[in-house]
Amino acid sequence: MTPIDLKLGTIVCEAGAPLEHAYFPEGCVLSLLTVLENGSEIECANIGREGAFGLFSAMYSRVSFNRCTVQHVGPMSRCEIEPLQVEFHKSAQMQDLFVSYSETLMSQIMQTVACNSLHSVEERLCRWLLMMHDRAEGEKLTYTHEFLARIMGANRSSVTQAAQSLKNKSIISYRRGLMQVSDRGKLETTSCECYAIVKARFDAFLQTPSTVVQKAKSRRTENH
Amino acid sequence: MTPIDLKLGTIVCEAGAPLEHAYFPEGCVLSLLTVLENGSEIECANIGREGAFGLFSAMYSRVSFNRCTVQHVGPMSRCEIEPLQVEFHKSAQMQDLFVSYSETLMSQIMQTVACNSLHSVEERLCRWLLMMHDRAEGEKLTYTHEFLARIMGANRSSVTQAAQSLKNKSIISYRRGLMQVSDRGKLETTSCECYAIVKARFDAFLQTPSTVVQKAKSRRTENH
DNA sequence: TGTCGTCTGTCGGCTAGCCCACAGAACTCC
DNA sequence: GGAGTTCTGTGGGCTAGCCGACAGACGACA
Repeated sequence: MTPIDLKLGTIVCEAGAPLEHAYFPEGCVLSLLTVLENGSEIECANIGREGAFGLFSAMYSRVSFNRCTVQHVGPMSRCEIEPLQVEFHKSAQMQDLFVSYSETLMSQIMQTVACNSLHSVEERLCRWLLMMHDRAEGEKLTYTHEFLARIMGANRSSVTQAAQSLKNKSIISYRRGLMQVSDRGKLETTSCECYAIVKARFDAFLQTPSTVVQKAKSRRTENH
Repeated sequence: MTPIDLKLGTIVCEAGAPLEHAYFPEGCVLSLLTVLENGSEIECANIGREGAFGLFSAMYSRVSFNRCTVQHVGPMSRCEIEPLQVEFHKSAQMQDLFVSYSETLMSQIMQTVACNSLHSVEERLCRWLLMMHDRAEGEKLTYTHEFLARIMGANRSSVTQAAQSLKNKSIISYRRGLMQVSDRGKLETTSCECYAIVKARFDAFLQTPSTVVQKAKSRRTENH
């Protein structure tokens, strides 16, 4: 594991580019984006200290189908994929962790499919701010409306309107390139359901890995 | 592996319900849906003979986060999850397959995030028809506009308009509850890019499993 | 302190798609 | 062949959000 320090907005891996490492955020937040032919991009999931980027992509195809960027600066390590792969094949615990993380990450992405299709820009902005508020741990969120619009797949002026609406309700405050949550409770009630659902699944994932591994072990011994 | 015969529209597993089996379509098509609080549902991915449902969900949490329904009738088998799990821990080949299938399925879902957010109903209808046309292998597609609207997260009258537009261009024909592709080529050019991208990834996945396993094997022996 | 680049506020026009409703057509079942 | 159900066609009203544009405000930098 080598520490790696990347700036805000850095492209960790471009869509379609080769990938030789897996990245483990330890305080930073990565963003997984789908890039379309016309150049627009849209966020599908983000990855904080609970997860990793490159586990799936790097393992066999050695290519990332999606762009991955740094969305919040913080400590992060990376590791070459070969040794990880060797460990993966040796360790039942890693296999179990891998499967349950796959499941959780996939459920986040599937929730995003529904959210982006069916919820309003204001609701989605709340959800996004909550996710980042959790992961940035009170630090300031240095994002422009332009940036938010890009990753939410929305129009910049729609984002400005949503932000104004939240500011008028005293839920957030912001100025040029900076947003701050002032009323976390109200932010949660104004957000769509998607935040709470995904949060609960990640909490469950984080609480249970050892249990999962235990259960898996005992199940294996029963079966032999 | 036990053959199982389910009718069109059957809910294989409800969102949040316990899951004791993995399902392997051998001609049928399953649909993975996210269900929201207000009852609306939206398709995130579909699974044909190339894949399986329940690999992730059943393996540890024993709960499916998403609804899974039968979207096209055909042969399918299922298998209890315990023996599958035991095999998974024993076989490096299964682990490799699992990882590369995870990656491919996840990329389908991530493409859908972008597609649903940024492409028109008509483009998305084309994409969906192409996917089903591939998997139903020439059989008739017995779907109502109402049904399509639900799973696409669109309005029924919007779907009707899109279908009319395609009919006027002689790309498809349809009547009450039945759709047929008349001009596959034009359907592909009228569709958004998402169909071709996802198709290419699944083709790559299907062509390479043995190669993948070989590479993985040789890499392991090198490392020991 | 002035300059300059970037970000936000706002406007107007516009369109896709939502929502509801109803009529007529098609199919099913008796 | 008739009755009843379900599906499609179509209408109108409406809204969210797109799109482009521009001015003013902010902040960085010299």
